[in-house]
Amino acid sequence: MYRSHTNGALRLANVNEEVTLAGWVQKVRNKGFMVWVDLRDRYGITQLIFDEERTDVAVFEMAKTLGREFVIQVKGTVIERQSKNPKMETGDIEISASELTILNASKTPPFTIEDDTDGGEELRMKYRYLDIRRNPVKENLIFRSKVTQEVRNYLSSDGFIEVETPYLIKSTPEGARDFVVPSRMNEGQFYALPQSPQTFKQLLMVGGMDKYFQIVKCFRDEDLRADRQPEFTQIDCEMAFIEQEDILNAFEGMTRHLLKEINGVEVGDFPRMQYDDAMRLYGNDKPDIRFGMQFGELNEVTQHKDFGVFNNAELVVGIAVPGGNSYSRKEIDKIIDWVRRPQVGALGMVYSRCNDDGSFKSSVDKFYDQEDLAKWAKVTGAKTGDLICILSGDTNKVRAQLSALRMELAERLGLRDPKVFVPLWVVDFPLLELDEETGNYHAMHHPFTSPKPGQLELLETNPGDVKANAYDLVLNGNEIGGGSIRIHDKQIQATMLKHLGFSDEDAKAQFGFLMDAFEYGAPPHGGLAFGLDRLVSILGGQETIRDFIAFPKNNSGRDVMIDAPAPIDDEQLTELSLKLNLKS
RNA sequence: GGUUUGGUAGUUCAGCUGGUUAGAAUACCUGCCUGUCACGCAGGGGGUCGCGGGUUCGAGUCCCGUCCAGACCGCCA
Repeated sequence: MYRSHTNGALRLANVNEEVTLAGWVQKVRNKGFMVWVDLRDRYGITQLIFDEERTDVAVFEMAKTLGREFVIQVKGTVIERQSKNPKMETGDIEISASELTILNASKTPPFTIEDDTDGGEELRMKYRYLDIRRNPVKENLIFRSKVTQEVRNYLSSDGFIEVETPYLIKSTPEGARDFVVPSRMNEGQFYALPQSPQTFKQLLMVGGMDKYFQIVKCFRDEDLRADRQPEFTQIDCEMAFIEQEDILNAFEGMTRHLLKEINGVEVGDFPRMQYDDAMRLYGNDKPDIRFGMQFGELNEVTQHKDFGVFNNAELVVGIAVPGGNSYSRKEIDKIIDWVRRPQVGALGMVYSRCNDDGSFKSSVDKFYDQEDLAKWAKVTGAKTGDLICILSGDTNKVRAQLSALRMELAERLGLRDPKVFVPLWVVDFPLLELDEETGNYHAMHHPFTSPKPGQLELLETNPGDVKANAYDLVLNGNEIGGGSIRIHDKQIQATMLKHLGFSDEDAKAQFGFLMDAFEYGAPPHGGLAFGLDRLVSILGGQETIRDFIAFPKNNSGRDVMIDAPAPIDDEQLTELSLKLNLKS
């Protein structure tokens, strides 16, 4: 038996008990006549004491040789501390040690194992196993475990069946790049790792599972971000004999359950917003509606003056920044610099101050009088003391730019409180999206998404206007889930694939198995998938998902701890019938 | 693929318009210390300034290239 108690367990009530503890040395405080050792494990810290009077000489001397992160085992007696530490849960007691065993020595770790570590990101990733000893990372992993537990509890008790789907599947040309796995037994052929179990969960519906879920790894070979990993986890769900309304209700329930159980937050009915409205009012398909600053479109009230920039713009749109009139000229110039950064890409910004006396002062006073500016304030909802920020240009670009500015300013104004949770359904997404480079339409969600009833004909005439039975769940400006009602009719699926540019031959080769299945009694079905990593990090009130993943990859998709990816040797290549054709 | 910020002691960083022997904090080591808990005190060791080239009497500092890391854009059905 390595231990009788964990290091978070003992209290005053245990005084005089003989105990055995084991753990890591957090800190040695050697006072000469006395040595204290903070012994740490997942459960807490307990102080050990070795001293000249009570401790055996050999044990006392050994205690002086302990270093940080040594793994030790100690036998001793629980005693009441002479000077207590109210900041520690175990601060009333300590262990007067009688025996000490060094189970494993440790090199001095490259960074401090403390909540506020001195270690930088890269170092922490290289020594992730040390990083995980730190409370913040450890707590995040425990937090994640709690979330997945609640998900399983909720969905299981609602009749969902957890089914595993394969990881070695077939590459498809649509969407993200696939990670690819060569097959030794099938020369020259490759598996692909799933970007999502999409087709399998649909086949489970054809198979009569009725309600399916899976907490499952998915893989996309695309560039990464703070909230994007090449392998990530989805809560993947599908239901049969349902309509969109049923799905929204089911997963609104699950999300509400999580917010309550995990965060102690009660949320009422989730508001719903049309995709078109989200784009018009927030310039974004995942608006953060914890705060206002809605867009006001100003084309009508800015035209017919001599200001060419606005006259020639497809869209002139502004937001009212609460209290923004307090910004100095210098601060406003900084905001203008910010929107002109290449990452945002605005050419400039027009602003109007809403003075306390009700007057306005704009950067384009040459062109617009007080009456004009009053209209701007009305359209953007600006109040006295606000600052109206206006961008103009191509509709799609300007919306993206102003949306970025809205989020940035809200962040600066402290309007994005991570403790406040406001969910939102965004519904009626377009079915297709125009690829501006190729001029082709591709599925906005995926090619199995069904169009809204009666809109199939529009596919021929105005493909960009077709709306889909597709929906996203947004939490605090982040897309945490998305899904759709699927096509379950072979003919419609074939038509859809044709519109997406698949030849009959390609469609059969890529998705023949799915369309075959649709010929054997496929029920109406649909579903939704949550991004678990992102969901967990938002519920945990943090921006980056990395600290909720035990062993994450860095920006370039590398695992710096195990140093992957790595070359394989020639023997392996030969076995796989592969030859490298390196670009550099 | 692009924009941008950074790379200096084990670690986190400072190092100005180029100018003696590159600093601080912390960590580490040694000694002292009769109740520590961010212990304290005294002392000590520790540097290929990412790498390569260039400018210069002289480069951590300026220029070019390159590698690595972070953030963002493109991309992510």
